[in-house]
Amino acid sequence: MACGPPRSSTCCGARRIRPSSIASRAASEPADSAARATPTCSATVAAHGARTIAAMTTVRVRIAPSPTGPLHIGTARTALFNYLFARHAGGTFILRLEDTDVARSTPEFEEDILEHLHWLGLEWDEGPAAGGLPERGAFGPYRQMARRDLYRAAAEQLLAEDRAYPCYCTAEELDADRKLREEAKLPSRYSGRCAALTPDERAAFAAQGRRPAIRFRIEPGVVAFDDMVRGHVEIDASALGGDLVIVRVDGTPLYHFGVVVDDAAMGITHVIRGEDHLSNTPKHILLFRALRYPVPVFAHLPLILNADRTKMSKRKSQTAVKDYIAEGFVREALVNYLALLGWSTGTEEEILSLDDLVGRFDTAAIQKGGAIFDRGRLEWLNGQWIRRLADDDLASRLAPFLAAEAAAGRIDRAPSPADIVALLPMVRERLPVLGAIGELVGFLYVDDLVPDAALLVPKRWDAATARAGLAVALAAITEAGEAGFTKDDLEPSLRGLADARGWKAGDLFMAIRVAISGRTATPPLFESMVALGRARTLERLARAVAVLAA
RNA sequence: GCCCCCAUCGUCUAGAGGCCUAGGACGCCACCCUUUCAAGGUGGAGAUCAGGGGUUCGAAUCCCCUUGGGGGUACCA
Repeated sequence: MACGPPRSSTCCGARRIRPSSIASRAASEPADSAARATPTCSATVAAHGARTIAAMTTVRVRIAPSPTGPLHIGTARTALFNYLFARHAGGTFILRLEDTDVARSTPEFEEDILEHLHWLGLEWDEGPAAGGLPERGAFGPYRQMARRDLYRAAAEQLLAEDRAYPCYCTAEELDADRKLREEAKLPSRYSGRCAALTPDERAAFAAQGRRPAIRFRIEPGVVAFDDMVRGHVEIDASALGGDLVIVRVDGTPLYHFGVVVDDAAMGITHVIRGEDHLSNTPKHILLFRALRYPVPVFAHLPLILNADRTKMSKRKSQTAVKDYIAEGFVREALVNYLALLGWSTGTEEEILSLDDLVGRFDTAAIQKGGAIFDRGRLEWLNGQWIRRLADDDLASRLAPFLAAEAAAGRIDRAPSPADIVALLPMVRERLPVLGAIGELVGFLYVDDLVPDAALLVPKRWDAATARAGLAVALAAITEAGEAGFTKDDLEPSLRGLADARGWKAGDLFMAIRVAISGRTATPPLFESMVALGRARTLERLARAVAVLAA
């Protein structure tokens, strides 16, 4: 990450802050000072003066998914950006599971997330035990539910310093408060009912058997920070909704609390996440400060949007990575597409591998506005990547889709690996997704094919002509024998047949195409016939003649 | 409601005050290639840079306002 043009930012008035310089500040400065959260022009000096420090400070970033659903396209994109940032900087990419929503978290979702991040090639340097592999990293455990002691200690510290207090309000009371403020058209905010309870009052609640949640005191003031994507952001603490619950009655931490305790404990230097967290960032900064932790640098990524420009959701879009995999999108295309959603190289390159992306990644070029997920463009990229894969690689990726076709009964048998490789020249350019393979070549692997009589008759022909055409083709192929049954012999022979009778070759070919495949759109005809085999080709031609005779 | 963020072809984007008559890609249309379908090639339509004010000799680019959109506002993450 060199200083200076073309893509590095300036300091004062710049919307982008050099990540490495801030990294050194965040990681090396002791807690406290408001200046830490609001780097100003003095950062220029720090930035240049601290280059050696910045160079020595290892970037540590994380992806912190919540196992409350399968891996989401948005989570994958955030993971990718963190991965690219870490790898580009020679830093560490960490995976942490935020499983404190006990009601919605499941081991199955956890597995889905891990498996598919791995599938995308986003290997983490530190993370939980998974898939039979042991936990990696010196900052574990990497599951929040296994880190409860840390949250408890942090909460106790805040309690002891009166930065937080026990709150005995019930859900009903809170709901009633909320409703009241809503009706009065007031901004929602905690009433502060428990903020100034005396020890006696607390004891009284406890005696009633009421157990408290813990609330963090939001002190008045303006919280400011310099976002790597958005520049300087200021939010008045009065807009934060009042004192914040950080620990539930059941003792589990809430997101805003766990994320801060863990990011600090894990030495996270840069928090790269979706823009949906931007408004909550002041809460995190206030907690970092109250706990005397260094504040990391933030980068809020633009959201991925549904077609109607709302935040991409399961309701309106296909969001599970596994569903894209099931359709036959390849990892290279998904990674390539996701990287270019909200970021660009500044060049006209479009086809980029994960390694290419690592080399070119630069947070200064991250887009600020949200981006609609464009499936058409993804498909185009997928086709590009499919065309670039090596034969064996593509064949082995295709195999499961063919096996699935067989399992579903759409074909009677799946081709061997060698057969699939042989198919490649005629299918490679016809696959927007791997899952299209069944439609494309399925006719080669069905035993009983009866073509539709109407399809057998080309537009310019009538049924009698079609029948005659197929019959002469059948005769010619029979006569040519096994030796003449090659792509190069078949074409001139059949073309000659058509010419001799004054038919358009294309019409004859179409009739044959439908006869052998049942379809009007197929891979190239003569290659298809060879793939089908002479015996079955003849059999199907005979069958078609019979169909037209009926 | 309140707070925050955002704004260049339908979509993803290039653009760092003169290289902009706004470039590329996807999609769309036409033509070429061609046995169908693709792929590929060539060309085309498509953005008064959301609108209005400034600043400047000069603004897509800087500032302000308006409008529009989005996000946040939980004992969800």
